[in-house]
Amino acid sequence: MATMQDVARLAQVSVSTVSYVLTGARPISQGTRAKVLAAMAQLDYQPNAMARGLASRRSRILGLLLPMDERGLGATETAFVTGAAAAASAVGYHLVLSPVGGGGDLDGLRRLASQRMFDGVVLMEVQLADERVGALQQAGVPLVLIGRTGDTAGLSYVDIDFEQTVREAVAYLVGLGHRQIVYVNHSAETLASGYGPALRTRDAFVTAMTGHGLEPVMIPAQDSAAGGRAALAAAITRTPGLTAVLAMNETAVFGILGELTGRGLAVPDDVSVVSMVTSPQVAELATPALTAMTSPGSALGRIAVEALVRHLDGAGDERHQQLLPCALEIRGSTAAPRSRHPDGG
Amino acid sequence: MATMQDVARLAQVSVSTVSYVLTGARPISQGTRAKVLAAMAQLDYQPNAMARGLASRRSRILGLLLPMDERGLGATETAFVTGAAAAASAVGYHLVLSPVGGGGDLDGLRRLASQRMFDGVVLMEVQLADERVGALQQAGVPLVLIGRTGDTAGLSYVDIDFEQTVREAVAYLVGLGHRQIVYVNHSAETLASGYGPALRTRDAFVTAMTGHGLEPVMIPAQDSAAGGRAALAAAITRTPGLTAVLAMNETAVFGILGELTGRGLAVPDDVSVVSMVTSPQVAELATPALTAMTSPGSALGRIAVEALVRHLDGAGDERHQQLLPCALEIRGSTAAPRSRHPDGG
DNA sequence: CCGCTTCGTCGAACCGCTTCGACGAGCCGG
DNA sequence: CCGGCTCGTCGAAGCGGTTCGACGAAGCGG
Repeated sequence: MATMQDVARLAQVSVSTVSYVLTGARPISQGTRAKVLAAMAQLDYQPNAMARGLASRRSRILGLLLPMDERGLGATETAFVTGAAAAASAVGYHLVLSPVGGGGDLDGLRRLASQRMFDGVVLMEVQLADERVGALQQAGVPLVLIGRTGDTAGLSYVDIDFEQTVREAVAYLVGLGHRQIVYVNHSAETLASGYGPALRTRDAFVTAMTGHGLEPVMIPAQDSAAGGRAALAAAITRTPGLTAVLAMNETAVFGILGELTGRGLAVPDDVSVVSMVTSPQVAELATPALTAMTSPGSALGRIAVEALVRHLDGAGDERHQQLLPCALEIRGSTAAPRSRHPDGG
Repeated sequence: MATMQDVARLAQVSVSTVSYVLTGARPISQGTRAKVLAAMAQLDYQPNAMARGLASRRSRILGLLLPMDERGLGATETAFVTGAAAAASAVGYHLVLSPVGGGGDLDGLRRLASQRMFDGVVLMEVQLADERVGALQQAGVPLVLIGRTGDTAGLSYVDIDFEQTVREAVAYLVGLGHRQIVYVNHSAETLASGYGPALRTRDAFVTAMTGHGLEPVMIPAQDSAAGGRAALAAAITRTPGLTAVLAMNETAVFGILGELTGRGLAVPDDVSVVSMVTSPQVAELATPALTAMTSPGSALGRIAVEALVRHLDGAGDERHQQLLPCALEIRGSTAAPRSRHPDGG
């Protein structure tokens, strides 16, 4: 492991000159620069990350904080992570995957923040009221959220535009002629815990349906195929004439499809299904392939990291607040309802 | 940000004493220790990670190197990652997610290794002949593989026991009475690239089938639902009387199910399907739920990190080589073949 | 009672890099 | 021709810890 000293000695300059060649913090003449670069090449020199971090007080490490419960990450979250990692790598930063206990581990978070290992952090799975945000801000760590709290004043975040996504999905189904549309959300517990996407889409669904003069029916579902089956059963009991299901639950939607088939209801001829915030890969797994609101996926992670790095590198303290809608991708799980005219007769 | 100096001053001891209290490298008396701990608590002291890393030449950061191509991580890989992250966190290490270009980025790898940011690395998606292994070893970075190369001499690795997994899967199907079993593998390109799991399972399938006196038929498939459909079509052409499919392709298996249904073949009554190296979550998504060889998932990631940390903390240079089989979990996609007796009569 | 460990603590030398102040050398305008 | 700049470089002081050698005090066997 060659050090800067070695390079300086070989190039017959001082260490500070070598440092300036590397960082560009001060002008260096052509000739000197060439000598230094040659010496570096000859010694196969690589700057020591720790030393650089200590001296410059910039670790060039970003933290990606995500609660990791028992059942791991869904496809959507995984896309956030990979997008963030790729973006960080592209701008010369490292990305640490830091599993933080969802709940009471605030102290652990504070400790982490105080170790000054992270120049900044991306916080995932944000609740509407999330005490982690305050703790992090208080610790003085630059912060970008994927998702957002209820009050976003002074915060940087990237999130899915749930309102618009729901509006488009409902408009699409209504346009096909559907009138009895049931919304299958995450579980009641998830809703109660203040999980933003579940709550925002719930409200947006009410607004959208009411706007079309239709009755909004929402059914919660556990995040599992079995949960989807149960939810569909509940939905049919509640709304026997339903012709379309809008599902905000990547996992449950497969159970919904199964239960539909099991009851002799054809998709899409008897019942149409639209899956919200879903990746193409997952949508293609279903039979028929799911018409879905395609999640921005890795783009969210990428944008979050880019915003964070811009904040760190630039002196700016401007906030980055951005919402990305999901794009409607029509596949085989939707059609006009069988028993009505498309215009709703 | 309080420093060690501040703590030492408040506790009226020297910095080295504070350091010894923290690291336990030398004995400290009860009284002194108490004074120091009190001072730390009062100042809310947290050691600076960079400084500690520089002085001790141990960053307490592990790298998780994985090629990240366009389509992101599958459920199995995601489980590795989360398992590794949780394990690292549990033993006081950080885990950096480092996307390394699959192919020619060896120089980038070497550079990364020379920066001394990682105390050790876990390498994922290992090929049978993987030049990254040599590069890393040469750079002197402690290394554990998830997966393994062809020659594992002197290497530490954790991998799935593909041979046993295939043997069990085949034995199970044969036991049910199946005789015409087709193996759907990853794509031909993947096989050609030397991807270990694809090659090992291929060979194991041949061995297992031959051992039962049956003809081994393998069909490659793209990693997509469409690839699965195409593969099933090819399989039926090749083996019109097939009664069971063994699939080593989490994504394609959904296409296989779809195509089967599309052709009026019932699962499991007409054709049984077993999915290899599959997580319960994914298996439950299918209709019917997939009988699967359940992948060890996060356990692999955890074991890899634990082995690596043991190697780093202990002085030992013993190798850790471990194979974990997938466990057969019977769900709804398998049954005895319709047209024959269970004993194959 | 003496010399020798062992225990607990201190001071100082790093670890490898960044950054600040200083300074000689050219260059400019007046 | 001179004062004052800017340019390019150097030396040294950190950054915040770890670790080694030293050293006084206490404990011990002979």
